[in-house]
Amino acid sequence: MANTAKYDRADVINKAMLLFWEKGFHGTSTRDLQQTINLRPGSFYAAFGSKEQLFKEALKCYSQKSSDLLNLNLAASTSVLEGIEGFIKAVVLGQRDQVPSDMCMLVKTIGELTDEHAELVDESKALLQRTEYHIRDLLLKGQQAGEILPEIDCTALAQKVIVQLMGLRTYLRSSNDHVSVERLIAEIFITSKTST
Amino acid sequence: MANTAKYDRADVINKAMLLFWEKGFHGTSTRDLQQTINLRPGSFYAAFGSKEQLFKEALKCYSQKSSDLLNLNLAASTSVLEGIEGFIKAVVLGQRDQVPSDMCMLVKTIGELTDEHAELVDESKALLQRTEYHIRDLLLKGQQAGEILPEIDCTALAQKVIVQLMGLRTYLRSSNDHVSVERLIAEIFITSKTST
DNA sequence: TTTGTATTTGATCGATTGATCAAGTTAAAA
DNA sequence: TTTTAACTTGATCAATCGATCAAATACAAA
Repeated sequence: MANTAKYDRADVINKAMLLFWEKGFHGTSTRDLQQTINLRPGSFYAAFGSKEQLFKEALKCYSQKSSDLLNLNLAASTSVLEGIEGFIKAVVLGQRDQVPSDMCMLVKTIGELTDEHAELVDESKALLQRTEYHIRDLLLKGQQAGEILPEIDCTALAQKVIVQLMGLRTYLRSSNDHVSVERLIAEIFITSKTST
Repeated sequence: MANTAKYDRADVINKAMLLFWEKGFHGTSTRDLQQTINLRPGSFYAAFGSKEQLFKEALKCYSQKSSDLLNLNLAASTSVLEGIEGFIKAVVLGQRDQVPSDMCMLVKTIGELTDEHAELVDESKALLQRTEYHIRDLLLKGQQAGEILPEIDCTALAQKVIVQLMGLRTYLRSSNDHVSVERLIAEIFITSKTST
């Protein structure tokens, strides 16, 4: 052993994530990053190897935060469906000034990057799929609890939820029409809910 | 008068549009562009002024092509609803190898760029809104023709169509699941159609 | 054919990019 | 306290960025 790093790795990755989320991969320079996370080039490259590797860590960090938010909403709700709908509202409508972009960072990434950065695109796709499976499993649990009509295909419903999340966040960024988006969120589960 | 330009401006913009659509604004260098459209820097900047101005022309070109495709589908259909659904299928599922990206260029642009290029973001938003209004007017026409239930709010339905287009194209890029996407397209108008 | 001007060309500008590295600094282990 | 290896720092690298410009070229008008 010898000297020990002065920075908090998790904190640094979180700050980098916020900057990447706002400005995208190409729109963020390594100097931007180094200034934001307060690391000189030597420390930066010793810690992360390359801009691309740090971006990959940022993607994982983003997805983890999203998963945390889902779990938070589930814990605060009495039913699975209410929890998922709370999560959707929080992600699409909430925290407008605490977050650097309306749009999903994973969506922004698969939109921005090409095969030239296949590893980052594939990682984003994988994290999106994991979210879809997570929601599908929750919907199945809700269906077993009698919240969702038994004839509903929860795999298909989970896909619909992901499509809505992608579409609504993008639409809000484009139109800034919160009222309409709120109405469209309320419609998502309307035909799947059991009458209570 | 003197010398006359050797290139076809519309053709050049179209080629630039395809490259921008594939690689994004920051991912496309002026050298990429100049090689693709076969123009040396002098001609390039004389014709378009800047990378940003050419991108703006590319956005308009993209939107025009999209509008043309909608009109094509309307002309080939016996009803408005069938025309719009054909357009959605063509945009989301069709022409996979004739087009540089699954995703909408306007969506990619508002996702990639920030206030630093506000003019391009605003242009993309405006073109998206124009498309939404175009579809709303078509839906109203269809409603008057008895294709759509009279209690349906066509403004809201047009919003839903745009959200679905954004979401489904992004979802297809992420999952490559054509079968599920086709099913989700079929569901869009299911509760609005009159029974025929 | 000559003239005048718009266009084309390739070299080049200064700035910025992602990344490297040697020298200096720090703190745990001996 | 000394040693030693990890970390920090700032200068700097080659490559590429968007953009400019003077010289060469080409064509319509006279």
